[in-house]
Amino acid sequence: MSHDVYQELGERGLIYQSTDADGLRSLLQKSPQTFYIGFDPTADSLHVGSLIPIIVMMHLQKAGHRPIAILGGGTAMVGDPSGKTEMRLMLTPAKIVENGKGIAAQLARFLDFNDDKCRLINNADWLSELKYVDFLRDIGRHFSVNRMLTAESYKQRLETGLSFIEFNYMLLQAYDFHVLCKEQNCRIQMGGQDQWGNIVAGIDLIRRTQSLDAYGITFPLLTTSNGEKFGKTAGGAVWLAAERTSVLDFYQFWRNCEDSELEKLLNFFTFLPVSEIKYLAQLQESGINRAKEILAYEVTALVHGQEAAATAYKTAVSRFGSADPELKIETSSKVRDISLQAAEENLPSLELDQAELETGMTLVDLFIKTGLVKSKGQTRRLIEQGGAYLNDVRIGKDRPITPNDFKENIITLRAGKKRYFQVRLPH
RNA sequence: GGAGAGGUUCCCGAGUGGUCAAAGGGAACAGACUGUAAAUCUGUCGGCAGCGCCUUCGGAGGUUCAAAUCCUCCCCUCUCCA
Repeated sequence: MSHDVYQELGERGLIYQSTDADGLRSLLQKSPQTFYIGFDPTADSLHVGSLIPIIVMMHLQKAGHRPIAILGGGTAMVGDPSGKTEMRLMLTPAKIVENGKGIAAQLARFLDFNDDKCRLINNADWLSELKYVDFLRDIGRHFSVNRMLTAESYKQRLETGLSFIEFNYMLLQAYDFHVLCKEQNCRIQMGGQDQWGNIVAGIDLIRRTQSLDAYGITFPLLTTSNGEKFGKTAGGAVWLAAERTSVLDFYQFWRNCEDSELEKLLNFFTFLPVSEIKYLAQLQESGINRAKEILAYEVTALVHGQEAAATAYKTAVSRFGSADPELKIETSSKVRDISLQAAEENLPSLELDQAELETGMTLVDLFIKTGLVKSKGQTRRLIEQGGAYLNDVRIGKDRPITPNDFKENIITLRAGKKRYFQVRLPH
């Protein structure tokens, strides 16, 4: 294996911690390895927070390794206390299965599942059949409570309270690793920074039960510059499913990233060469905005496909202008090939039927219908504060919608500077 | 099981009979400034046909002209003891 993936992941800043770095590196160089990452089936779609694990899987799969995605169907019923200050809600088994399906479909867009090159496994397969006494005897005896209590994830929770069910989470995750090692010859586990304790516990367990060396890598935690959770915007989390977060909103999320985050985000979320990213990240003024366009295009293309990304890009450029109209900035990104000549608009939209219009719908009603705002009060506030626009004209006060408001059967609504929505009439 | 503390609007957190839709901070939203950034400043921030009504302070009852605030029961969390 010629390509040194470990090195590349490191250069991109994707490795926060790793066990036996040298050993792991040479292992990945020597032969194809099977590795796994767990995904929580807490929602039926993944959001941008899960993108890092996915991208790491992609990097490794490209390098010839075999990813296993573990759906935490069994562990989701227990609840991982890591990184949380409160006990989380438990999900019903049915809901977990349903969520798992949605996640599986999404993963298939990023990873090649053909010829067993990647697998998706639900840990409920083995966890739900565990016998308590057997488990305690075979697995539980390898864990020292004293040691567990020193784990950061538990330490925190000891302040506020930790239930026994959550306390067991570490054992279950360690057991996952143990099973995968045994049955799939999987020697490497990866996960978020907060998973370190759980991963290390698995490595220890494997050493004790199978006398094998296993390895772990954690990814850095993504936060905004003020330390908040990454991937939240006005509408809540930024999802990978287009039904939950429109492609344009998704694009805009990246386009509006903070300057200070740009280099990190390019490294994490795009496959552009590290050297190119260095160049892009040091650009100033409009250059930095071009770099953000590239970031937004690349990530959107990765998640929603090139065509949808190109459309989002064109829509954004037609609304806000291009940061580099003359294409002075060099990039290997395909965004360079997109012609802006035929810039078309493709805003999130919905169709309104004639009958509805005739019921005497007002602007406020329409804004709510688009989901741009949540309540009438909020809409009124928006209007009062001058943030509401109809066909790019600021609205002074609420009034009924008339057929004249439609231009070629289309009304363009806008909330604030950046959030657009189109309402169409059927023809 | 015993003793104590506590559960407040998205989060943290004040409020202990009317002046409470509920201080303050954070987040969020809008505006100004900018580069569709950050920082800063200003405004908003339960719902509604807008100074009036409705819903909200763990849950259910009760006292009172009036309750987040008092009483009863219940649920949950934490701390200490057993």
